[in-house]
Amino acid sequence: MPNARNTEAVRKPASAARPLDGFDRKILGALAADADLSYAELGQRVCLSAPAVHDRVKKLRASGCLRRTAAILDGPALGKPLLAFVHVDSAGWGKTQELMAMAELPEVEEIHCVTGDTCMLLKVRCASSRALEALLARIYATPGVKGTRSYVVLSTYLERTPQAEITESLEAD
Amino acid sequence: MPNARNTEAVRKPASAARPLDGFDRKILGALAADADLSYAELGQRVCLSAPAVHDRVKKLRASGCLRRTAAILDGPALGKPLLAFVHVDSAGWGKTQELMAMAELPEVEEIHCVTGDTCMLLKVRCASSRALEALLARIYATPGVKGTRSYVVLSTYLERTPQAEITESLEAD
DNA sequence: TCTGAAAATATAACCCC
DNA sequence: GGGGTTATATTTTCAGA
Repeated sequence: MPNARNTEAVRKPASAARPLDGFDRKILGALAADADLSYAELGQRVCLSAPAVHDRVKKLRASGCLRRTAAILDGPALGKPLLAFVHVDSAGWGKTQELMAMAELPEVEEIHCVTGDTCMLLKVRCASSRALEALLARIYATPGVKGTRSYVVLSTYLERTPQAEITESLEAD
Repeated sequence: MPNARNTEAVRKPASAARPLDGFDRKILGALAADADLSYAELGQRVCLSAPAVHDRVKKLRASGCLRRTAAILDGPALGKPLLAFVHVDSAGWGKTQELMAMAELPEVEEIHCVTGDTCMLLKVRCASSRALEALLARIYATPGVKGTRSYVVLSTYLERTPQAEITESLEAD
């Protein structure tokens, strides 16, 4: 499913909530599992012609449902076998500023602001426990950070990207 | 970067830790950001010919560094605006069995077994708070589950797949 | 690893429902 | 509006060196 560039899929309002039908959902499901499918193969799976699925994919891109397509790399094979979730407690709500600079570090994969007994939640993937220690030291050095709690992953049973449901999803609240 | 099928990239030992050079890392970095790049474009970026990068990508697939390529879907656009992390405490270590059945639910994106004051960590994406409630009810109904703590994401500042570092990574512990 | 040619693919144009 | 068929332009991909 190559080359969005040639297809000039420019960004649209994105909130223009395109209603997804069964075809769209099947297409998204298939591409979420394997973005290398050719339009011919994709068309066969969802019972549509290649140009038809091509057109739909283009629209799904424009509407924002299909954000991009990415190569999924293997952490351990890349030399980063240590996955961890780090809860960060900060005085006040220093959500912006220096903590956002962590986004530049390749070890940091996710940064969320959450409810609950903590403020920030980070997903990080490191080469070693020493590398994690260095990362935590850097977090602690950030002004406003009161403390952290780390949850080191022992084994991962499931790790995937957002899924498109085949059936219509229940209406949102 | 289409069609791994035609390239017969069958699974190899994967622990055969292929040493990645600068070219490999740049290729992986580019493909992690956009898997739709043509080999010609990719080659230009890393200063290699198209067949050369093609060959490297094939080897990176075979070695397990490049696991697959996926369409990254947008949760909110798909009708699932509610992201949350759920900590699950269980009596003993009921890591297997019924909890693994949660992997079938499209709302559940990640299941990890972690160290710290909790046993399991789930990343879930739901349509509404009601849907999250239903999910939690299901978790509670699982034998051995003592309790859960949920961290609802208010805003996400970074969310990406594992990154390949441009520079050689420090040796593992 | 590069150069050039082959086969397969994406994609546009057009017609139909 | 959306889908199908044909035709063209890229692209992948296999030779060869």
